[in-house]
Amino acid sequence: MKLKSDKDEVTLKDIAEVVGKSVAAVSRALNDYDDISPDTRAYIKQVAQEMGYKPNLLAQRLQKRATDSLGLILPVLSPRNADPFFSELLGGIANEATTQGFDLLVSTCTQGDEENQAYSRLIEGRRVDGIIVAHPRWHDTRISLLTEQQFPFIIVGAVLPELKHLCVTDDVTEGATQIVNHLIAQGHTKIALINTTLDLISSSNFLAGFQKAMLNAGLTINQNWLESCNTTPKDGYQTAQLLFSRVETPTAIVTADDVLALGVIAAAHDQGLEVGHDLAVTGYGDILLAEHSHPPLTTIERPTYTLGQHACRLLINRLRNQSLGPETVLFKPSLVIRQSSDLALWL
Amino acid sequence: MKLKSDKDEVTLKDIAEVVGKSVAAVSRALNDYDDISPDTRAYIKQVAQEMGYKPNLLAQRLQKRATDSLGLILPVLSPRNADPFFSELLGGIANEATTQGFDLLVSTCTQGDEENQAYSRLIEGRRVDGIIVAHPRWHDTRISLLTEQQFPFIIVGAVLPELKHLCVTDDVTEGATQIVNHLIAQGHTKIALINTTLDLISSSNFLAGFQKAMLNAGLTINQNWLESCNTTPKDGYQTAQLLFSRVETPTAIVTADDVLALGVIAAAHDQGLEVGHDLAVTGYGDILLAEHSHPPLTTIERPTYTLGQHACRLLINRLRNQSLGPETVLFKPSLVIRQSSDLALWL
DNA sequence: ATTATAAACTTAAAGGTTTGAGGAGTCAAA
DNA sequence: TTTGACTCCTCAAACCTTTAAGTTTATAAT
Repeated sequence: MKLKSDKDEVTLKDIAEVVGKSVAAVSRALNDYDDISPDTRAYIKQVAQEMGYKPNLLAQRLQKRATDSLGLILPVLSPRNADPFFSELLGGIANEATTQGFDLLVSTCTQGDEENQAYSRLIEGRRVDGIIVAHPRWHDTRISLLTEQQFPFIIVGAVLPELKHLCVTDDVTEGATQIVNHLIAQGHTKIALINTTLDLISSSNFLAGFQKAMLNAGLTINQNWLESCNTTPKDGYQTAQLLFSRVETPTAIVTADDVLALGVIAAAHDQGLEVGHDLAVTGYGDILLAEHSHPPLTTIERPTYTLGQHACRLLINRLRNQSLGPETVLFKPSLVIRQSSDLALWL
Repeated sequence: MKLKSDKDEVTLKDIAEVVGKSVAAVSRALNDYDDISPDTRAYIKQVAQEMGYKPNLLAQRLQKRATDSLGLILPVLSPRNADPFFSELLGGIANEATTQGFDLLVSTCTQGDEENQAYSRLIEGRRVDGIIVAHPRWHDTRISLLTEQQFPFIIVGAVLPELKHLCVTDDVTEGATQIVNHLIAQGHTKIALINTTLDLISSSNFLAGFQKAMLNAGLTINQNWLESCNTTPKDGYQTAQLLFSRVETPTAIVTADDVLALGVIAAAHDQGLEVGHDLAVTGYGDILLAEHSHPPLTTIERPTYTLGQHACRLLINRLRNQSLGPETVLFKPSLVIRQSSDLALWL
């Protein structure tokens, strides 16, 4: 026999009745106000503990007009699409959010109208206090919307040219340069690029890094060898086939994404090319499979999980302390050389 | 110039003042109660619209003592681990949740103590109305906890033996049987199995299907060829190496997961084996990369996205309508035959 | 003329917490 | 004896919405 049914939650009022004090006193005691005597405070805390009191978050949130939640909207190219970047980013964000006592609200949308609706839903419903925007684009309507509404947000995956926002990213330009320099050091001169879709700011960064390294080495960039596509194996496969159909073909293909690169490798195999020997292929991101593809993929290690953690932390800091100005965190990329681009490693 | 600053939200009270009615009348009008005259109702709705009224979700939720949120906790083996199954499942869940007006709250945890903490956090904080549990295990403490607390939940990825819970899954046993039958039809008799970790209920199901097909064909199961590991490429790689080191080696390796299978393929390559020719390898799940691995991977197509959708829908139905009893949804798997197991497809 | 009925509202409480303002009591200094 | 200060509380409003119960006014029935 229980005093309270399992379903009835203990409230401040219940505690107040037991200890014979006002609800306010109980609240203040539990929140460590110093205008409650130490004895009473200890007693109240003990009773609260014994009664199994858990504050009602909804009431607290209504009171302080904050949701203690962050929003993340995942872009969905197709139902079957599952970009490891987002899962890993999500991991970092979710972990940090929990640490900071925040909830993470995730929703999905396809690009286009649905995307703006998804953002409006979060903002207008005041479902979250801040939003994390991944992979910003040129003329990004999400960012316009958030800026217009003066809604707190942080960008992951590129630094906006205006420099007036919170941004966390790895240095994609630098990463691209490192990759290309590595290929040049391997003796390659005929280097192709398969970039991610050009609306992404990061794709421009990647291109910039690519160009910089090529020009620096005095190499010309063949416009027939510049392509871009979505980050799926299939797209990588098809775009590689396109390159193979050119009259002149490259000896190395630089890609801006690992998943895409795995598609390129598959295409090369089907073309009868031995990757790492006849053709060098590189990726970006160092997903788990990069190490265990055939051959293992040369790529740039991107601290995706850490990116998520930092983005989350920075955004929460911003929410807690209005005074902070724009801030940018840039992670240095590191090159991971594997057989797909290195003859010396090839047996 | 605006009447209200951007930051001040319009409340029922504001509308009430403008239309000269009580707050209750406004609330009732907006909620289509029929004890408000049609004229007034229309007028109030129009004013609300013009003033840009958006109901305060926190207040609504406090009022009706429900969060309109679902919880999903992602297991994290390592920061770098990103299981496509979960991303895809997440997609289906998130999509359906939004459709139904629910929010999806995601958090992460490593297995063990942290996991129970994560679930307690959701339950005790009443952060969500229901929880989706993926990949149930034997003696699953998550399920004990939820059952004890009488908290609504649904299980994805297996049907519990007790049959008293909501469950949505694909028929893993059937899938395993199909795979093995296919290999047997290809002439294989020396078939090894690399299962997922044995604490998962689905791994038992997979094993059951495997055994059934083997026994049915009169084949003996070699205990030296039964292994299990985590679903990462590295684990698959290492476990395959283990199999290759046996005195007698199989001609086919069945695995219970695509990602794991890709690791097996890499190991086979490094061993000098031509997958699809010298060795058949099969996976489970039909992730995007399965079609573009080298060689393309024979696998079972799992409707992961749909699994998520259905789980979400069923759980919400349960929350809305207490009367429903236990329910189980089982999806039939379908075999996708590719070069990794079929000589006829091999050139 | 009285009573019942219905329409169109309003009032007030409830949901649980936080917090500024204020009050009662004690003690000490002037 | 007043004044002030201090300690330890309580009151009541506020956050915003929903809803059970009640009120007013008009209309119809008896």
